[in-house]
Amino acid sequence: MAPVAPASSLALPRAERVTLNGVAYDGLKRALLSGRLEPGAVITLRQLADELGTSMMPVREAVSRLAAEGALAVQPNRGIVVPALGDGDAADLWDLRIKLEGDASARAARRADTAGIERLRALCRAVETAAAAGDLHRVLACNSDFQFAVYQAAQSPVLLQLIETLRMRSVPHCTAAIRVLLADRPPYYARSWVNHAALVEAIAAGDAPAARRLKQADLREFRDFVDSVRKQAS
Amino acid sequence: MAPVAPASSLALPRAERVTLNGVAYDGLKRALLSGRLEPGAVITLRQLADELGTSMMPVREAVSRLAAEGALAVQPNRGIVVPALGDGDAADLWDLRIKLEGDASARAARRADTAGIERLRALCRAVETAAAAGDLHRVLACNSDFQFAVYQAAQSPVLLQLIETLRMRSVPHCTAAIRVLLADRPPYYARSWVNHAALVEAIAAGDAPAARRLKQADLREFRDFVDSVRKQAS
DNA sequence: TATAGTTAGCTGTGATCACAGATGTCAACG
DNA sequence: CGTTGACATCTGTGATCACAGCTAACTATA
Repeated sequence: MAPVAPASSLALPRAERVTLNGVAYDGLKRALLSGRLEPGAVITLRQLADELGTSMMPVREAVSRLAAEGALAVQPNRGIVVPALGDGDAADLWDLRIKLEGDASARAARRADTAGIERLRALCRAVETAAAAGDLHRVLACNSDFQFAVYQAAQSPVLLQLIETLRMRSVPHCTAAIRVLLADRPPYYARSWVNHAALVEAIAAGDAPAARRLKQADLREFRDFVDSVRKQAS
Repeated sequence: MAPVAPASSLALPRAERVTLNGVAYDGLKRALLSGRLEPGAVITLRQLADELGTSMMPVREAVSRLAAEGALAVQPNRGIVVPALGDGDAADLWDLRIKLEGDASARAARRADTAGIERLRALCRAVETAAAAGDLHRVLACNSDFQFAVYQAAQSPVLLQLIETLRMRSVPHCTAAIRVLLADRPPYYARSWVNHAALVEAIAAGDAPAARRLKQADLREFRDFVDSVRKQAS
């Protein structure tokens, strides 16, 4: 027993050690989720290791982890590649994303606390101001943050992890369409930002069915846009 | 160009190289899915490496992969542990399992081919004969094979992978209850096998809603059994 | 005897080296 | 000129070694 009472119990946050392995994993994960890696892009363990300034070892484990989740594919003696999705896999991914991200939105409406809702409102405003300024790159970044904030508000780590896994596989499949979005600025997509505001209000009001419906409609619209761009390109 | 036509195109199955890394991964995965590893069990990289007769390296990557999926947890200098689920995570896992495994069952009813249905019937009979013989260990093994055969019949690799991930985290949480099942043989669980037959018939008939309903009822029953055993133990 | 300080033995993490296999280049041969 | 062969190069895979950190047992002290 300590002779004195623990100094206000301190509540120190676990002091989690940073590991190069984890740094490499997070970096690759962010690159995938933000659309910086396109399907077919080949990368190399040694190249990534040089980029991080470490040896090949931490990168290996990070790549192995991503490969286990299907986000990357290692080809025995030919490098690491971001897998291109077949039509079947792409459809499956969209179906599951629509289902699970809809679930997460509905769940957020049921379980979000006031801090989470405030955070959502702030991120929603950030998206709107970026859109007003015409900075589409920042719109996309804030938009991604906003969406994950919704899923975090659902307070289900398991569900959040599944959504991240699905997105890591799905986002590269959408990069070509996003590039078209940045270049041509089709008029339809401006509506998406007002959809976000409606989603936030549904969550704040605790209206789970509306939150699910709004998120799923948004996702289906985006899916159709991606598919139309891909069809046009082929 | 080859001087002769490719001999009936061969369709060689990619000649996939076996890698010690993959062997270790599959072994650990099977151990988790079959319930041979319980929460709190600590294992060691060197111990696993000795068991496989290899160096520590392949085991490291396999463990990293499982850790990325949440099936194992590495503690910096204290070994690898099968994580014990908190109440919240356990409830989340059950909800997602009920949802996704129900989806997969419904999808199997829609997309199963005759070969898949025949395989399901055979595995269902295998469960019944094992149950008639009183060999509960074999019942559990055949039961697991049967369930995964259903999910494979859904013909969605993405969905199958998600279900495997969820199960790897969920099964260790159920081992204590399964041990009770093997020892006490409570009467209720005999009904589960006839439920299986009904599920197969629903799939064969293409009745997706019925397939979903049967699978979800089965899972909820099992969840309640596991929870009752855990509550009784504490 | 009880407690604090120390040390020895584990652990995972990271680096470095060695190796088999696939690829693409280039020269020699038809 | 077209084809085939060998070779240099680069890939991931696996092994071995070195190291920092945490545990737990042990010892010396009050």
